[in-house]
Amino acid sequence: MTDFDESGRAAPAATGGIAARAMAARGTRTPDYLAGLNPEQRAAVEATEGPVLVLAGAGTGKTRVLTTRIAHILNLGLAFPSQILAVTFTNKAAREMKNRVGLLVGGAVEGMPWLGTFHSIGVKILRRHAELVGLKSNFTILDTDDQIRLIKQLIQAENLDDKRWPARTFANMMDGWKNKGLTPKDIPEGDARAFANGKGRELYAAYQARLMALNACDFGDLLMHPIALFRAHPDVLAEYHRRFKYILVDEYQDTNVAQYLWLRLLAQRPKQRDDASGKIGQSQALMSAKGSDAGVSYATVNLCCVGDDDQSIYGWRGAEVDNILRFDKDFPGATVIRLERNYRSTAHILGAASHLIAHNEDRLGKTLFTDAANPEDPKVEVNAGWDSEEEARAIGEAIEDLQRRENHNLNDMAILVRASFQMREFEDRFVTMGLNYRVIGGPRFYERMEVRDALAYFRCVCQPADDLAFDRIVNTPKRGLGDATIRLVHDYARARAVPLIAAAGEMAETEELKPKPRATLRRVVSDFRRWSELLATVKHTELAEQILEESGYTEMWQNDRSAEAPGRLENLKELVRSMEQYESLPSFLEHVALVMDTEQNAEMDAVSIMTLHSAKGLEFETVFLPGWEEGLFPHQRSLDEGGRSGLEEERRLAYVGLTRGKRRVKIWFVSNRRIHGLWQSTIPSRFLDELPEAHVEVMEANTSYGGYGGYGASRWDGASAFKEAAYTTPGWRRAQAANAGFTNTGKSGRGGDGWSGGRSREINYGEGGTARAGRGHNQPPRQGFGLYSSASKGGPREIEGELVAKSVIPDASRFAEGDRVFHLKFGNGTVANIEGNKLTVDFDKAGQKRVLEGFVEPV
DNA sequence: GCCAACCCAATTTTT
DNA sequence: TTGGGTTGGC
Repeated sequence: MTDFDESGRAAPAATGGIAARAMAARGTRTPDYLAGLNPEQRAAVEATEGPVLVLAGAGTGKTRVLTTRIAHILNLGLAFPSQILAVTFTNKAAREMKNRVGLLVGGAVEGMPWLGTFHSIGVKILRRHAELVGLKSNFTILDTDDQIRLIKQLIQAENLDDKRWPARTFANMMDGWKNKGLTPKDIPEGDARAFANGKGRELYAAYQARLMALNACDFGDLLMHPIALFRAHPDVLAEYHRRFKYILVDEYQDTNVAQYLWLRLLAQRPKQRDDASGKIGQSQALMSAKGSDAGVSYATVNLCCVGDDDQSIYGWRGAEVDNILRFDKDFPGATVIRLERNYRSTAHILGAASHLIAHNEDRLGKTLFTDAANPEDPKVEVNAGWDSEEEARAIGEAIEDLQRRENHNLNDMAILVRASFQMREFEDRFVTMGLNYRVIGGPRFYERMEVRDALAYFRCVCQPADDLAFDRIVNTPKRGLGDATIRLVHDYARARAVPLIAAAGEMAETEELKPKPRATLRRVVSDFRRWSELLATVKHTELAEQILEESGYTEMWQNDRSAEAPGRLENLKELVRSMEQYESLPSFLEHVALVMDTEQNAEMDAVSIMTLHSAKGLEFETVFLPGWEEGLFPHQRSLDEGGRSGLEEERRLAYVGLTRGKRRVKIWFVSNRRIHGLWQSTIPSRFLDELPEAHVEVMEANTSYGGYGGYGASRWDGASAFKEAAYTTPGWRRAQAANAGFTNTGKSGRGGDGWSGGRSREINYGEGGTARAGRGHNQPPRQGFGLYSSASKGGPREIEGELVAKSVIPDASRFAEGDRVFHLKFGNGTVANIEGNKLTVDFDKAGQKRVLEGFVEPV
């Protein structure tokens, strides 16, 4: 492309090192790394010049193409590693890409400073030019929590009712604006009016002003500021134009408008140097811009976007499928390459998924295929159940069965749910069964209260102007500094335009406060001062411990007798431990907001339970898809709020779910589900009707569970026998009937007939049943989140590696009857009985439970 | 200033 | 049913 030569002058060949090696490799025969690619993949790798869109269906080797492409560019010596911009959405994806490129090109990845998430690259750019947007380069990055607290303050400062106008709502609105790349002056009048009696715009502006004063950014700003920077400073933009010779984008279907604008500024360059880049200003103009506007013609640098419109499932958080649908209009002359050859799933799974997704209208259209069709492959199963308890039980049994018959690893199985409340039922059931599971998702490590508190302490020490952090912990642990005192400090600080901590320091010397709070405040301030001084001399991990210790924060949790406290202390330890790899407290803090997530515990063999959203990008031998019922999936809210496009996004979610399975997919729906504590009858999801019968087997309801050995091989073999009967099986009919009227003929599966006859929609199971297990307890054991699970790390690991129900080794237990134990979910208790690795424990608060040994700790 | 009794709402989630 | 957040009493 033309302007490429104009700006890119540093020829890689000029220097030694990697590039030299790459140069040397040039001209040899087909490099190894290309050999294993299919023709389409290879085309995508080799089309290095100009705009390229790779439509990569599920399981078609998307990441491979991306990484090989980078390797190819380096290998041909087309660019230095530092001249390639490669963006992903998540840190995980960035990490994986880095690893995989590393495998291909060796140490050269280390020289790829511009491989990262949109946000981390945004930070990098911003730190270099912070002063141009009014920040200092050591700005703080606020997360959602900080953001909300800040907004709340602003709302209150405006004398608005913060209940009528919740900060969270406004944070979401603002998020939406920032996702669209809108500054306060850009937001539509209607939006501005929608909040706080028309004060939306003012609030947004006030919020931004406040962030500037705090020298802080929120996540949205990490995109917004660079966009503003590029627009206002064409020279800076030109510098990046010169730098980036190749741009690669992963998961393009998930980009929002701001990310699109950002990319476009970087990718699209004026053909003539006429400072027109400054004019690429107004987002609206840009949105509709073709290859040229306002008399300036643009050329696109070598931009390669990879994505799959059928897997766009983040519309609700601002992703614009339209970006990918419009690619060839945005970037004229784009090469579009489709990857449709699937290497993951069976023909049945692909058939089912393709047929389903074909019901969507807004799509570019691709059809996955595989060469590896095998008559032995099981069809996609549809199972009916009575209620969600039965669903959990039956899936649990199916899992055990696969394990027993096929030596199936638990690690290769996953249960993918639509909404996280569905997880609990499975957790309860699996705890009872003694089946290892791991929950993926949920609150992240750095979002945990104790971690955030600790970080707030560190922030105060490193950045004494960090008012939000100070605010957070000034009275944590409780020191007797209540609202009244804090408000005085705030007023004082505002009046003199000094940070809170400075204000507190000064006030501690005046008569404005009562003696008690004054003394406390003085103590707090001097603590921070002291810690700040130690920053230079004491090793940061030690200082961190010292801070947590001396502030009384650790003690606070030690004195807390709730079941979560030990886990929290463990998390604090882990936090300090994770600081090791950073040089100092400030450098740790710099990384923490963006990059910190903890690796899950992969050693244990366990079934994964997660939402469909978090399953994107993963694959499993066997996938269970429970809860295919109208209202839940598709979710009622998507339907209500999103209309047809909402439904289409739900359908894509179903598509994502199906395509996670490599060999087996087992779908479930039930007739009764408890929602918000009430039993409601439900009808099967419309998506079930959208599956092609040829690839689906509807299971006989009564045989897929029942507790006596389950279904035999004949069920699989005799699949054709059921073909005609599809959708007319008892389970199906029963479910339909349950919807229409009320049939009590269904086997309840739990021996109870706890609901009476005909009209009530509520079915209340009074007593009995197994679901008691988890009731009344808030935090299920979230195995796999590093830190929570570490609470059970003390015990022998191997125990968790097998299905405990089968491994009855009476003497193997670390416990004896009468031992006191602690369980993350149930708290403290006494061992009443031991059966292999399963313990029966009388919990002090939760009553008697059967639990896995691996889940409890000796006290 | 702190704690316990109410009230309300209730997908999906990354950075 | 659950959890978070607010209110009102001590």
